Amino acid sequence: MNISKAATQAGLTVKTVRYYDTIGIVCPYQNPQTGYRDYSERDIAKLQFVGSARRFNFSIKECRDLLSLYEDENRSSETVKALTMQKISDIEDKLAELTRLRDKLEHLASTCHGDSRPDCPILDAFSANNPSS
Amino acid sequence: MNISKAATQAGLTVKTVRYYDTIGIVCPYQNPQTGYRDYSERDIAKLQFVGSARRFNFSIKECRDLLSLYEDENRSSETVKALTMQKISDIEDKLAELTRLRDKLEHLASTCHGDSRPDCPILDAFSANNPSS
DNA sequence: TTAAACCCTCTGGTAAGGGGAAGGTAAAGG
DNA sequence: CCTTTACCTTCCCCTTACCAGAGGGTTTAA
Repeated sequence: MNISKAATQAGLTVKTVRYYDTIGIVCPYQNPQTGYRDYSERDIAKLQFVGSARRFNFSIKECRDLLSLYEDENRSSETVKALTMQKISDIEDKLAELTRLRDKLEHLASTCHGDSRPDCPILDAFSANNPSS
Repeated sequence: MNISKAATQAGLTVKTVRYYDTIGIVCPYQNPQTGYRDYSERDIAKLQFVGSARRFNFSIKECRDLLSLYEDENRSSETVKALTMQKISDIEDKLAELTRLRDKLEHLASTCHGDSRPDCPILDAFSANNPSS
């Protein structure tokens, strides 16, 4: 299968699929005469797998780890679950951080009258001396 | 004031402060003999301002816009408020996306027994044919 | 046969700096 | 006054996960 069909099947762009080859994630057979890549069904499955994991916010490095587990017939599910639980924890940290951020900005916006007068509590807050505020 | 003291005052690293000079955010006087940067009180205030805005998740581009508003004595607060409301909206989109992601992963983790048996619903979900799932 | 629609590699770019090398300068101690 | 140490400078490469486009070869359909 050529690269554009492989990309379509996996829900990725051609550029991305080619990139995954260059970094050694999914390396298909490559015709030595034309240089064209030829993706097998197994390659497609791996592309879909990586695509899904990426959509679940796993990094390329983590995808690499997951992929080796995916390909290992003797793998245990505890490793995968641990990786997933860690990822959930990461996401929750990020959620908490973003929530705090939104609340601060909302507070600032609510105290800003938003008209044409020059004084503005938002800019005042940004220019406060204390970096932690 | 030398760059390391300026950085400390603003709660930034020296690398970051130097970077802000090279991209034209805060450009201090630079001694033509030694090449040493010399930060004025006004420069420090600008660094603190940009540092705060960055901590509020504003991009460098947005910081540039905010900074020109900050420096403009005749600015109106409506522009600043609009920028802030947009930023709040961006953050809320991100919150929703991350929440969906966490829920999906939690669902997967809850159905995974996490022992040494080789079958694993998480990997199964990642290898599903449907990229939208 | 030829033109469109593919494919390839290679270079350079993105955001926002971090790391470290090579070399000049300033401040403090003896 | 001299030396050591702590700073400062520029320069270049590294990071993540690709995207854009140039220049050129190949395949396919009319």
